Amino acid sequence: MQLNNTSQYAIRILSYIARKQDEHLLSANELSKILNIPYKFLTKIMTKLVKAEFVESVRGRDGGFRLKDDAQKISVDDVLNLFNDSIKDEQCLLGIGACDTQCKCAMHDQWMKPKLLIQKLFRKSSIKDISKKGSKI
Amino acid sequence: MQLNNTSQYAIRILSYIARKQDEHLLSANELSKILNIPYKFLTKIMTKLVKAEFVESVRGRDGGFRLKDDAQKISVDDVLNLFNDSIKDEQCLLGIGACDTQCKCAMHDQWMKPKLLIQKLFRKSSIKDISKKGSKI
DNA sequence: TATTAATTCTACCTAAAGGTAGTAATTTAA
DNA sequence: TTAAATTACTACCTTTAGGTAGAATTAATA
Repeated sequence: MQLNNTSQYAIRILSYIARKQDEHLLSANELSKILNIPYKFLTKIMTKLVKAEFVESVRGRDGGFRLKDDAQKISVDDVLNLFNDSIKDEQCLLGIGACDTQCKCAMHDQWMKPKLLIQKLFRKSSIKDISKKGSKI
Repeated sequence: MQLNNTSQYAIRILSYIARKQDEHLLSANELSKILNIPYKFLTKIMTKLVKAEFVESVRGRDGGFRLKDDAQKISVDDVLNLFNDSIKDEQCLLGIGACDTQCKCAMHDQWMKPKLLIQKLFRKSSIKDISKKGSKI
């Protein structure tokens, strides 16, 4: 019951870029070292973030990454979606197909409240919100 | 962001046994067919449930499984723990080691509320609670 | 223009989750 | 006492997540 490794990395990467990008472009090398993410795995994730247009890349010497849009416009949920890690509306805690009010699994009712809270949290939290200083990276 | 397959199966199995066990012992064959869980995988899970003393088994012809203790005494969280799928107190949403009030990840504060709700849900829900009729199995 | 520091691409490797196969052991009942 | 129905055990297979390697491409600058 937790986020997968890749989406954890992705959120931390975007959050760090949002925090630092006014100072300079962020290279894969810097991101890898500071965030303690294996370099080659990080570049793989960066490629996905570029293709999804969350970040844009500048190639060549002195290149690096920056956010494509305003950090306020990217939600945590957007990122989780890219890595198939978002909580879908029809998600059933016990994995028995689609749960709804008519036909529910044994934990449907109790699960609704935390599920909605989490969905809301992910949807309302922007990369900007979580990039504020003063927290671990 | 969801329970792993094995713990979903385990909860459904225990819940079904709790619902039916007064009628007869439940064989792996019946459980597999009704719950739509691959037979060989199910027997593997049953072995763990037996070793963890959630259920006891009767071998030989006409054998099967029944709960070892009162279904009220087994919580969903107990089951999740067996399959390393419970949410630990120190669990950090972004996977940066231990998060606490002194040294937090960027989502620590917002994550606390849903996390506590889920922990409470898992800890307070007994197998008996979720075995009541009228829901999908 | 050559060097260097960067991203990108393709392909592969490893570990863990999920699932399968075959056989041994146990018990009941015909 | 033997056949059938059951759980238990050991070993393996498959898929996916996580991670690595190496070479190609790009662009700044000396």
